Amino acid sequence: MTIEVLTKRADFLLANKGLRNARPGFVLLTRPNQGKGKRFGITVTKKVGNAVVRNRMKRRFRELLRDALPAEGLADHDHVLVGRVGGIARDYHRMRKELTHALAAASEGKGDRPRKPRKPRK
RNA sequence: CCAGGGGGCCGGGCAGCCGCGUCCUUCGACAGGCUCAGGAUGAGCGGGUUUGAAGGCCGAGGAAAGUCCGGGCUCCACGAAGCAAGGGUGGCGGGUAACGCCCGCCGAGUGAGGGCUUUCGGGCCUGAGAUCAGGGAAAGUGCCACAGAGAGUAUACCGCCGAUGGCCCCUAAAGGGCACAGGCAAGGGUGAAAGGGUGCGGCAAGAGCGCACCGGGGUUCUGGUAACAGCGCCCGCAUGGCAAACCCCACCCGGAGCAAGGCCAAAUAGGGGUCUCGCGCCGAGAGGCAGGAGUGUUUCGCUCCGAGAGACCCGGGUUGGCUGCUUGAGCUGCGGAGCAAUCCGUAGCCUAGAUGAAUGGCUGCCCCCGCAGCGCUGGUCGCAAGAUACCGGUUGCGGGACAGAACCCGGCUUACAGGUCCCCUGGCAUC
RNA sequence: CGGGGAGUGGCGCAGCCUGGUAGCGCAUCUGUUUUGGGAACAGAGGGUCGCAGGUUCGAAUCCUGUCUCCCCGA
Repeated sequence: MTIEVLTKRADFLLANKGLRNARPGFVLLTRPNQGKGKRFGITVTKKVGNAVVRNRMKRRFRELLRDALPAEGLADHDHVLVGRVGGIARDYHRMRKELTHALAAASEGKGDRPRKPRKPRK
């Protein structure tokens, strides 16, 4: 079974309305997607660092998801990892365990307080 | 060997497990297509925005960065040249596809260091290197605040003089005084800058007024492709600074950018407008007539057809794919020309093409650096306890920069741990 | 890829084109007034002009490089 990659901006915006599980290195967003299979996406903003730092973080996240999703991922859900500054130098194996716990929490329906929709500033 | 300065090159290596991307090979699956045969359907050809497996090759940088210049390439516009506007560049020569880049030379100020001298404040000479937006200021316009008498047609506040003329004193004459006329620009003072500098002469006092040297301007000749340099001669020489103020001179520049541009698929309207060309006949056109087809109640009537194509614009739809896309002012070696930048010849090589964007994740060993009441140990020092600036081994922990191709090149600029090589100047030691 | 704009006291802005004195409003502090506060009035303090070079006698201003932020077009 193949795992698809999210490419549309709209998918990311929808995932933002799902469950949030924050860890020191990342934020995991999960949301059911009406039977489209396991999908994942990665968001690393410019605030995290320059291009080298951002690319390296995305590669490490891909490696994490490649290892974790087949066994621990939620079926028919979109998974989005959002990079945080703490994830730059964090140990890989430690983040791997944190991802396991975050996925377990998400499968039980637990999550952090959902973020308020951002108001358009005048 | 050390110190200072300048420049070039490299910018971690090896291995294991798991993984990513392009391309190639092999074996498969599958949609649509064509041909043949045909009852369902089958066989063959050929093939891909589909897809699986195995194997193989290759896979970020010196700045890939900033996007500051110059090109290639593509489309658009346009007779050429020139002019105008706007922008850019600016010593000379060379290199280059081109440049605001590079090399060499010239000039300017600067100047590590060295030598000589000294009244120890300094003075003189030499001078590697780096730096320079380095055309024009007697083409013109403008500006130079404050201070100052005067700031660009120079000026006269303090000051100096007052020879000559004037007035006064004393007079035989000589002389003395005043600072009125007038002369001067040396000194003081202001300033960033005061209309060449130093010295001697000269003078009433002064002044390029005269002379010597330095500086400056002009010019003959010589050397050099040239910028320019040198020698001689002439001019006593008012004619600052700013052009990164306007400007003048010389030279250069059409515009947009790979989301350029081309092709395919899908999708909606089977849209509207303008213009051009065309149409069997008429008409600017709408349309009418001829003609054709169908039909019926058949000398006639009804319906339909009876010319479209191209360009641009508006509206609507699409946010998919292929191509451009990596062989190029290419890289490496050798030989040659040149002081050099660079060029020429020759042999070999093919060396990233992603697109929510590949080139990674984890680990071990080696290398370099730092830290460990000297951690342990051998030197070293100390009688010893011990000490540890220095040298060697070893253990543990930590660290190894700046930074990610996006059409492609040539530069510039900026960031950068560490390593390595070369050149220049000087010092010390040895031969 | 292309284009435009901004950076000046704590905050919001002038000054820049045409170079010599950095100014305005709000805020802060002090005083007067008031029983006290507010308001009003009078006065005071506070600025590396984003950073680094250069041109100039002199730079917030001119030139070059650089950093950060914002906006627009394809």
